[in-house]
Amino acid sequence: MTDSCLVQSYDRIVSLSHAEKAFLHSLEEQPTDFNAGDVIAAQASHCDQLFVVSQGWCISEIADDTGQCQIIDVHLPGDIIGTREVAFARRLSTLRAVTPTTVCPFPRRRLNTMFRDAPRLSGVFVLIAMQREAILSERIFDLGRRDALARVCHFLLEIQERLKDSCTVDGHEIQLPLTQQHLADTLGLTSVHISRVIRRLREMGVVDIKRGQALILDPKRLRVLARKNEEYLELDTSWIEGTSALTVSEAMLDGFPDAPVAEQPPGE
Amino acid sequence: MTDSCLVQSYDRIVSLSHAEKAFLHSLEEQPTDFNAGDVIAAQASHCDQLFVVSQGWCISEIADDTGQCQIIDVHLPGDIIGTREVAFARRLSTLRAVTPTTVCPFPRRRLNTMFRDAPRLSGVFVLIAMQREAILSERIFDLGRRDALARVCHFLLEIQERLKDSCTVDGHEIQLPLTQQHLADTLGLTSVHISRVIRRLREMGVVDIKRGQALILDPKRLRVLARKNEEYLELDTSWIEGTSALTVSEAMLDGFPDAPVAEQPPGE
DNA sequence: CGTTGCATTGAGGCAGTTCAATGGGTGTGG
DNA sequence: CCACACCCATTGAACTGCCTCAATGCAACG
Repeated sequence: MTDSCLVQSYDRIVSLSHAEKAFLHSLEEQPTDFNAGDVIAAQASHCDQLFVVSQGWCISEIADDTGQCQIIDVHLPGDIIGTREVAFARRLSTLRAVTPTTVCPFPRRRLNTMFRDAPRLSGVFVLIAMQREAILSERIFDLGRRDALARVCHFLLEIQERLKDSCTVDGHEIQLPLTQQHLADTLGLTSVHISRVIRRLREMGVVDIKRGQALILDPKRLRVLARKNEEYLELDTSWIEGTSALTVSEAMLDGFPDAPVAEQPPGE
Repeated sequence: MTDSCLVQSYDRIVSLSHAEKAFLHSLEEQPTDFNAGDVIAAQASHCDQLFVVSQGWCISEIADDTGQCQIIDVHLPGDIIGTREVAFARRLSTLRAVTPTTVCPFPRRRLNTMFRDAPRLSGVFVLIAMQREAILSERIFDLGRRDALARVCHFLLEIQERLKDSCTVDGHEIQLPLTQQHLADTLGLTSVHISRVIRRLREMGVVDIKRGQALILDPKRLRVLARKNEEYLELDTSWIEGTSALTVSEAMLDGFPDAPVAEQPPGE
């Protein structure tokens, strides 16, 4: 069995033991497919589940009664989503597929297993959550203090960075299956204005943004326009420690007797 | 010893054992005082510490090279701050005291102790982190899709809610030690415009916002103006489980031999 | 009693919105 | 294979919410 995006992204942070991989794999046992545009989980609905994104792009969006829509977060393969909701009884946001998507739901109670038996995974889970919090913080800076041009540029760089973490990314080409409306709803603008900004960026010879992909023509200029001020954001995982000699207990895989333990190669 | 804000806020979520309280107390052993306006930890500086706020208000702000400033988060007593930074080598934001403040720094390595020995606290830690993520998400909706009037109203309601969790709050009076510049930097506006909005709210008889406190005159109207769409956000802590019969081990209090274990009353 | 920091108010400007029309690509059914 | 529908992107014109700049007020404090 090849490792999933989820396992890969955790493994990149701390080298995972056999048992830890088995636990993560056990979260991806219920793959479910959705079409582009489908609602995976609706705002205000009862939430007891988290999801692992196996394939495709999803978004979390918040809408109010006037129909105003704001995209809070874009989710790529390997992300665990719905974490924002674990604290609450009902969903704060709608989870929606942007492309054809495969997600794997799992009940939030399973996190207890992780907290109890896999302290190192708890650490990585928190670390990734905090990385996401940092991204949200940058988005807040964006919305509060950057103009439209900088927001678009900055968003492209963010996506490029994140794609590097989750999949392959060709140097100057960024896959971008979002419509201009999606971009507008993410960046707090209107699609009309997004269109004008994109035109300007094309005329300036900085990036060529099309539906489906963005072509970076002048990376250096793009960074300047984005007013990116967090170059120093290298991940620091050095402080995470814990027993890596975790054994696979029954308890750890409770409710998932078919967890792919047996299919794992013996060594690491 | 009376319980600190931190212990109280955790204890409200799950009823804490003796040992769990001892661990939380051990995070508050190095109280340090700051004056209003002091930088507690500077953006881009090396970060290996988290802080518990014991008294006073602090903010996290991000600035860029042009001097633009955006406040990401307001921190009240009982909050653990700096969590956003645990994933990184350098700080994303500046931590600054708004009022005279007492904070207690502790090294992030101590979190490993929690992950290893206190799974239930790990759960609550994550739960509180996700609650904070929900607040950031609401702020993103604010900045992206609400006008200045709604932002101010919404912010007041958020603070009122959070003060209820951390301290006492008189029904129609909210303590608010922020300047109009702080409000502007939080809500992505200018202080000039904040001043106009506040005047309008006063003339409308909705709230009277002064330096130091806000007086809510018409709570119902305030909610309408805030376009608050998350009434359903009750906390749900039911899924958190774990061994509450945790014992106090040496390891758990490592480096803090004087943890107030002995001072705790025996029973719960 | 001047200084300092914050709040208030006015006048003018602009980034981004709203409304509305047009174009272009893609899939579908006749 | 064409015709139609649909969705998305593009463009223009007029408008507006908020900003910028700048002056004034006002309270606290040494």
